[in-house]
Amino acid sequence: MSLRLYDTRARSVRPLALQQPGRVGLYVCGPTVQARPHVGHLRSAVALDVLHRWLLASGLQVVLVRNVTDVDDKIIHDAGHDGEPWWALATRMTRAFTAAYDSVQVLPPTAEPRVTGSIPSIVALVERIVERGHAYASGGDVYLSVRTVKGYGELSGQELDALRASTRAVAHGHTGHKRDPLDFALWKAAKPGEPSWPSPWGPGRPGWHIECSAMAVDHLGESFDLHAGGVDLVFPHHENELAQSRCAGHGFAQHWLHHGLVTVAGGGGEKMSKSLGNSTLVEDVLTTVRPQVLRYALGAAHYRSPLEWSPQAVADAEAAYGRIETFVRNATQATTGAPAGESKASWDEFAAALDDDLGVPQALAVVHAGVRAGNALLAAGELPALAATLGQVRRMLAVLALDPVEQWPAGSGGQLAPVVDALVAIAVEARADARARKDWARADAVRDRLNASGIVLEDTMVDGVPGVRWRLA
RNA sequence: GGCCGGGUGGCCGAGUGGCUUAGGCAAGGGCCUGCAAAGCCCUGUACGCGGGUUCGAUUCCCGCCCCGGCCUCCA
Repeated sequence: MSLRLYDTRARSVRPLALQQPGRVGLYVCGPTVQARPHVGHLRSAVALDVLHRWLLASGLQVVLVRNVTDVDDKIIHDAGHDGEPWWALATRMTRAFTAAYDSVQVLPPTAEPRVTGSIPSIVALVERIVERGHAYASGGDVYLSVRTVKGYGELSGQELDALRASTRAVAHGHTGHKRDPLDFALWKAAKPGEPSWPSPWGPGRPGWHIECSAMAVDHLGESFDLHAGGVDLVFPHHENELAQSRCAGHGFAQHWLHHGLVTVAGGGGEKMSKSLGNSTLVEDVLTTVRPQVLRYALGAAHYRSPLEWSPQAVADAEAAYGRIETFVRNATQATTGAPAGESKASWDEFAAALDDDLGVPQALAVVHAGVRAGNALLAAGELPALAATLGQVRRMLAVLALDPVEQWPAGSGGQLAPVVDALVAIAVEARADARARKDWARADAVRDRLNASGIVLEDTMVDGVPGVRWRLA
């Protein structure tokens, strides 16, 4: 295991240590299914999908758990407007998230537990924390006693007394009484009309953080390798998850990874967020942007960097990815049946870049270097070397889920391709005759007519031998 | 106010105590082409400001300015 990742708790890049050799347990904080996914949610999924795929490519067995928070204050609040029950809203939005993930080739998790399906585990975990003296019941609520937790704040670098000084740290809206304003709810008593489950403290539902502590341990064990999510979750969510899990006697996550957020161009760089009213929905983007280009746009930056979303960012991605697609298309056509020689693209450099805290930008630089070298080989007619280079470039692209051949095959019409090929060949012959007579007007007319039909002709010169290839515009 | 993270060439975006100082886009020049398309080559010498350490700092340290995240729901 040569992968090194930034660990939020250590505040440095350190090797990802595995509890069981060859197997990695990874927990990802999934969405609260309250509204349809926006670009920021998808950036999260894409960044972590690259991690997932790189772990797989490294030969590991990956157990990826990504939860769905399908009951919480906002879902309850937002549902009911059109008579839609909260659980119907949650189900509808869960499907919207799944569709968004699928649209950009995010691999599914190994398990996708829902809060509503994990209530017994959650209740048992809260009981355990109470028994161990770190939580107390009050008015049907159960609160974690933060002052009893050794090392509280070490994940996010917070100091208890500094938090206490903040006037905004005092939560509200609870029915019970907190002994300390910093204490947070593990279990919330149901108010009239709210969904609830029976518990030793009366009917209620889980507090915000407890579900992840329960579901992670359910699937990955009391101590597991890696926990990931957005930087906006570091405090209080992950800090509290860690605190309550320790109170239960669990080792919990050994490594914490947080990715940057999507910011909005023109918004002063502020993050994209539903509550800020500046979000761009995935489904809207996909009406004008190809999904593979969206994937490139969201995945090309380093995962810890903020990512500015703008029309320019999409255009940049289209240009950069288009260059890759052009190479793969041209090289694939040219090397059909060619023996493989020596690659000019370096898998080792690519792997080293990803091993170093998922250095996708450097890895893409290696891909682009391979594309440039490949294009030169294509022009020189060095087909064996080109075939090998193409193979390596595609192997790299596959890790990023950007291989134009396997992962993003050209849409419909696949069966028609040979037919079109034959028809275009007739036109190409006619144009070749005209060119032989130096009848440029006639030759250009043929090309223009094909162009009008959406077919672009490109003359080639491979090692002194002229040829013609075509593609759809 | 506190805690994190960041300010790199026209734009996006890596990285580094000095070495041939990523990559993409855009720009200029050249090559190839009847023209075009695609492609190849070359060019641009950047690291917020002020100190300090050092033979040498964009890279380390200190201060300052600016931006973002978190401290309230959030990927």
